[in-house]
Amino acid sequence: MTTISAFAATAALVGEPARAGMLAALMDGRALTASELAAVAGVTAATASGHLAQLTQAGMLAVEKQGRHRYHRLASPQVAAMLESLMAVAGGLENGAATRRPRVGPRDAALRRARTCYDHLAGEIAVGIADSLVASGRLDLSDDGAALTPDGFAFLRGIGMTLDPPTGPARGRIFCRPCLDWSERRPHIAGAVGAALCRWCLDGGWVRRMAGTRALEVTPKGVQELSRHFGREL
Amino acid sequence: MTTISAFAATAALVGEPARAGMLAALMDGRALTASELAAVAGVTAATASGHLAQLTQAGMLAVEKQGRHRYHRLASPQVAAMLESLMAVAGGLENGAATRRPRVGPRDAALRRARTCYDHLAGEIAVGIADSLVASGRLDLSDDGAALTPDGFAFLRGIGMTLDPPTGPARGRIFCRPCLDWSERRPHIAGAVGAALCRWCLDGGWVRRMAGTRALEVTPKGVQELSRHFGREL
DNA sequence: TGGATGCTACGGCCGCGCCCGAAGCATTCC
DNA sequence: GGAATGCTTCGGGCGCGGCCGTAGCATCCA
Repeated sequence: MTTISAFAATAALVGEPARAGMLAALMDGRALTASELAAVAGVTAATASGHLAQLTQAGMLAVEKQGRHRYHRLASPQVAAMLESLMAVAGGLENGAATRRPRVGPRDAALRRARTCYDHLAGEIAVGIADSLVASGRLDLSDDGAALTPDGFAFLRGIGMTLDPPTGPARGRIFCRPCLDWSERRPHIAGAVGAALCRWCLDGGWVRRMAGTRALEVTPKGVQELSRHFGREL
Repeated sequence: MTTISAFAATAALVGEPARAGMLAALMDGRALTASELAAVAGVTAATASGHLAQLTQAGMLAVEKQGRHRYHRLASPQVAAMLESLMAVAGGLENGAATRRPRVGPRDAALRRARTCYDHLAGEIAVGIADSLVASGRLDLSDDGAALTPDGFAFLRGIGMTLDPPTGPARGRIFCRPCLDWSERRPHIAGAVGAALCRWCLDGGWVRRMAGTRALEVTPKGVQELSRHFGREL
């Protein structure tokens, strides 16, 4: 059956350390040049070029040429979601029974604290925000789905977030997607609401991207603002 | 970074034709013996045994030994969701711009019509049911999430489906998960509601599993019942 | 108790695909 | 114009990992 070979080919494309490294690096949602990706993957430009061609041809990456640079980014949220679910399964194993304690370097600590996950937030911070919204009746959350209550919608708008009103048949609610946090093993908020939340944090200067990693740094102002809106346990 | 290598290893495990074939076969949610899996993958028992050991060790499969047989099944809905998202991405490419028409064998036609997708229904039938529920205001559906309305909950119970009442903070609604149908390229219903729907169809005898494939056959009685409840375009 | 059958462990073969260096094209800067 | 930078294509080397046959261990059926 032809569909199975496409299935295997897709997974194989991701299951190669160099390519996996590139894809993981692109999971922060930004576009990177071929040379930057070569560096993160630890291969030469020649090798990276081949890998990037394959990923692009397979429709996982989109390329934009700008001068003598070529910027590569994930082709769609769908691809990001696929990578995310792979990470969740991979993370599950690692924390599983038989395996040894995960490495705990300083960089890993920052990653567990706060990071981007494609277009939304992840890590302790993100899980904490979701918990706070659930506790105050502003978010409904289950394994299968999540939605802002009308209350939650008003609240997030009130603190300055840009959110489109709910459209279509889902009147009164605005759906978002739960995303299993691979370090916390509990869901945080993804989808349109998650993306808006992330933009709000970055635009307001509550968090800042750290160089060379997906980790985020929470600014002093951010600590203040976030604990004001979402409770002090952040 | 250690988490990247786990990520790549997980994908690599899936990205090998024989293992991919086994996993795809298990996507119908049932448990199969090692020999059956060897057959579907087209390898000898010895080879299959090695693959199955790897998948089990990685936590993707759960094994249950019964007499001299060993039954293998997907370890969790999370693993199924991961495979599903890979299929969605793989399917997207295949229907993509540059590629040639997908193979249209008789078996593929049956698969497109109706099949199981882990624990729920997929194919034209499943997409049609979802459309019908949305049109009658019984289901809210978006890219980010889905939920039965109170109306929809009552309706499905009314036609004999077994559904747990909504729990937790999501009062009045019961979440389900949208799942992108790889043949129709539109969402159908997954999650707890999808599983209940699938059980209802099987238990009532509206659909029947076909031997050696994930395809489902709609019985004459099923045609009648389904079009009565969900409209004649099914 | 002997002989099926289902599955697993071991050894050796072989091929796919990753990797790099070098050379070639495009673009930008001086 | 020439030189530097970013990226791609080509050819050849080599190692990892899948495959099978055989042998060995469990389990079930006479």
